[in-house]
Amino acid sequence: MISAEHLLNNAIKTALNAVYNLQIEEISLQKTRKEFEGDFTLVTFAYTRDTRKKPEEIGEALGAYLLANTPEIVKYNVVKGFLNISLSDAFWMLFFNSVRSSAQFGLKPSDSSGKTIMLEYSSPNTNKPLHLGHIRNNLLGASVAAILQANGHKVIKANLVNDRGIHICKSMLAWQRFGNGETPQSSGLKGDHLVGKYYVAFDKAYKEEQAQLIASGMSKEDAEKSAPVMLACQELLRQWEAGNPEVVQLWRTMNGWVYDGFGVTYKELGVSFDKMYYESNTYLLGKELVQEGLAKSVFYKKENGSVAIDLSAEGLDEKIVLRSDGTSVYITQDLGTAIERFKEFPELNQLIYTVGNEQDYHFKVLFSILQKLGYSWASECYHLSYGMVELPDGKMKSREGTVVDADDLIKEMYETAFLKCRDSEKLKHLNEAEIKELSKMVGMAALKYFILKVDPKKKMLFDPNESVDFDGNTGPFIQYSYARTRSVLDKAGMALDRNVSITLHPTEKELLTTLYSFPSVIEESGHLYNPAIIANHLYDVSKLFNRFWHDCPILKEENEDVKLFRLQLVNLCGTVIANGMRLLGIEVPSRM
RNA sequence: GGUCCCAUAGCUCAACUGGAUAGAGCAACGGUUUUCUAAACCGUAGGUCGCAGGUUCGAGUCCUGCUGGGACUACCA
Repeated sequence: MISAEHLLNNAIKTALNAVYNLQIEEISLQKTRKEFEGDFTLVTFAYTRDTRKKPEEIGEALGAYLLANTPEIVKYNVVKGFLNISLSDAFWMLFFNSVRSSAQFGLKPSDSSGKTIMLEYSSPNTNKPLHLGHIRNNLLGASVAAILQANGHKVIKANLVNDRGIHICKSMLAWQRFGNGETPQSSGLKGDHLVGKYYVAFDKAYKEEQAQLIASGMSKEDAEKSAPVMLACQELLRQWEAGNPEVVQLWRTMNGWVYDGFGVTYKELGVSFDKMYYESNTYLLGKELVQEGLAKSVFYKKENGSVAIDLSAEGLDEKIVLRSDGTSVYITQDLGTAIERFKEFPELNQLIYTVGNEQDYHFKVLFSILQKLGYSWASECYHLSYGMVELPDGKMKSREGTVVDADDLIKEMYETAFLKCRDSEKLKHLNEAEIKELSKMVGMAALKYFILKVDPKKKMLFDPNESVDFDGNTGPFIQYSYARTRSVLDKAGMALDRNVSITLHPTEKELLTTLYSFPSVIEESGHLYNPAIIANHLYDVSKLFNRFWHDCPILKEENEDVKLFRLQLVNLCGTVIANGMRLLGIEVPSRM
């Protein structure tokens, strides 16, 4: 069937032509605000210049023409420069009947018209456990991947693990010195937490040595450079790079602990990856590229032998891409891995990096260099930049211990949800295992929705002293709405596959028109890489559904057609909520 | 010093990308259950959209300046 927007677009174009002899390409329509009567609104201010008429006059003239010539339009009203147009219930019923039994409503199957997109997210360091900032990264990446798939694209979810470097050696060194052979098994600690403990231990020892050196008259800078543990740590990194078997073995063992730990957290968060990359394999990439760049005169050699690029024309600075000793810097390997990925997947159309906005500058530089090197796909690289999660007293800092640990937070969410489920009268008939399963679903929904409902670009605040809500604009509220849909449909126990056409109650109409826009909401959220748009829409749907529940009796309704329609409407609400929540990575329960 | 981001109700967030009287939730106060799930619904109260200009039919949204906060600006990763 033809969409409402398309129908109105054509009708309004024709009307403008007929009444004012105007040819307009783009008509901008918006949903009518709920204080006014109507479904869609045309802003007529835009045409005052061309027609030399007053906005009210244009509204009246267009409205009258549309009413006379478009059967689907049954009413209009003009308020100042706004022409509010109402479509017939018959039109809405036609739309409703065309989608009401589609379980895939709003989701596009992946087909040849879709792109192939690699989306990188998570990308943890293997020296400490995950915290709330990583949770935002993981939830955002997983959700955007699902949303892009729902828009018909093929998505390769990639995780580039930062598994080598000086920071990893810090944990290793501290474990060698203070560990006494401690393992996850012997300590009962989750692997990533055990390794994190030694990362902190290193920092403590390092700080103590610095303090001693400063006390003996050394400058702060020199103390940082010459503290024995730091020197030992750098030696450990050299040994690793030289392939010293003992060091490599320790590195393997400790990273293994961390992967086991991360695996547990990833599972709780419900995130997964199609492709794992490890920096230990990729950190040397990009060196040949430097030669290529020199040959193309994109890079230049400085007097001291280092290689750089001048980006001052783009408002960026000079950037070193190779040190004077011939070793690469971080951006060198980023350049290398990007190129490697397009080689590995020739069908790749787009490469998305889910990384915090503190690296905005880095990605500007990276993409700019790729562009200058002449890679045509450089313009298809995108930095999915998100804001930091802040605590009431500022940013989280691992070293200062001001972090909200991911595992602790998840556990806390489960516990809060468990108490709520256990105390609920409605859930008395469930056994312990069922309550636990439901608590996990609800607790995780509260956490995920809390994170994803905020525009990714914006920084967000988390107060550890205030628990995440379960009432109001929350994940559990939307889950509850879904459980209500299941409950009434189960009780009704009747077949829904008959088309009816009824006169709509205002609440039914509002709910129906909101459900109508679900597919375009998914498109928009995909276009903007923004799950919050879906989250907010699901909240609107749920809120309206609950008002409908209150205003419109379903099983008690005596008119069979109306009753059937209401059940079908409930069913479509359930579909929209379930499909939308899946895109946020949130499961929906059939009872709660 | 330079570049970029942010500032909306007591708190956490919206505002369909320039449209109508800036909306929700939490917290506060009041009401709704012999009727499909009260994790719900309805109501009251709460605003100089950081400040000052500008652009135009129209600005929370765009441009300039200012104030306040943050990030980045390594031959670190």
